[in-house]
Amino acid sequence: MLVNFNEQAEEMIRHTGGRITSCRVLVLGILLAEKKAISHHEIEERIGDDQPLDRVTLYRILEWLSKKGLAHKVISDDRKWRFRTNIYTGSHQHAHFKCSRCTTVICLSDIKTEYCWPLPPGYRSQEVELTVKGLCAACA
Amino acid sequence: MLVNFNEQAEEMIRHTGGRITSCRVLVLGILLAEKKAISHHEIEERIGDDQPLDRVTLYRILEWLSKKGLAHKVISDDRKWRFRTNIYTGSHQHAHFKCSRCTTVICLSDIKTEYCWPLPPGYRSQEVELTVKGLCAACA
DNA sequence: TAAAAATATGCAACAAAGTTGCATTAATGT
DNA sequence: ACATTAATGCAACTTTGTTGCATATTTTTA
Ligand SMILES: [Mn+2]
Ligand SMILES: [Mn+2]
Ligand SMILES: [Zn+2]
Ligand SMILES: [Zn+2]
Repeated sequence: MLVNFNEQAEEMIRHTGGRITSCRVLVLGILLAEKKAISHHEIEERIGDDQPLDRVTLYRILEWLSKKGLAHKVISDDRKWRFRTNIYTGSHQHAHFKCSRCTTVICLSDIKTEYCWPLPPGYRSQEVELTVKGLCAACA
Repeated sequence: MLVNFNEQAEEMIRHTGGRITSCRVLVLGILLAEKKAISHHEIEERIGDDQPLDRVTLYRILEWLSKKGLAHKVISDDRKWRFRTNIYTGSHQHAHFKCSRCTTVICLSDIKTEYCWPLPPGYRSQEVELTVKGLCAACA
């Protein structure tokens, strides 16, 4: 199963025209295997000690995946970035949910945030961040 | 004018039953004089060197003001907390706007976030964070 | 109004998350 | 296989926020 994710990751990376490196395949493979948005730290946990990957490299890979549209970054109140592959959510803007007990973050792909919010005169909207916080099904 | 803010600050603090200290009055006075949410760093700037105030004390005062309902914390994508007094916005949940050029953050008191967002089965909402990002009137 | 009690403040040291510069290594095109 | 280009690893750093504890300030009480 993980092999399939890695093959898929490799194919996705190839499609961008960027270099196919073992680190990128590893990280994107991990993201593809997840149903939720995961943090830098969680990715490191899943990597384990077999294939050590420098913190900085991981930051750069995640940044690169975001830039290429293969993943997106989710910002949260705990000052941790989380990442989720775009293949399930599309790249449109959507809301997120964060469980205040287990800190799980999921994409609420159905809640699109492109709605035109009323702003003071002269203000222009570019992007919207909407996070619902509460308890997930497992914690409620 | 600043004197008035300080008097008002003192009165607000007295009303909570907490101790009226010069540090608390100073910080709340600064918040009262602001039309936007300001960061820890911005508060320190406004204090200047006359009345030095320890970083840690400032953190604790802002936390205390929030707990007492005199101010609220605004979370943002730059990992900085910003604070705004509650007297203009009320303490209800509302959206915020962050200018992506000058980083100004304002409260959008008219946009209440208590709307019942559709969540997956079993999920429960407690709090909603909604930030519109774009250009403010001065930067647009 | 002076001492006692309760609470706030300052300082030092720390922690977590992310950034930068640069030398080394690996991937790709020829 | 070699040259070129881009990715990686490492060390040092920055920013933002936290913790523990001694000292100072408020408030209460006598
Ligand atoms: Mn998402
Ligand atoms: Mn606000
Ligand atoms: Zn949960
Ligand atoms: Zn602006």
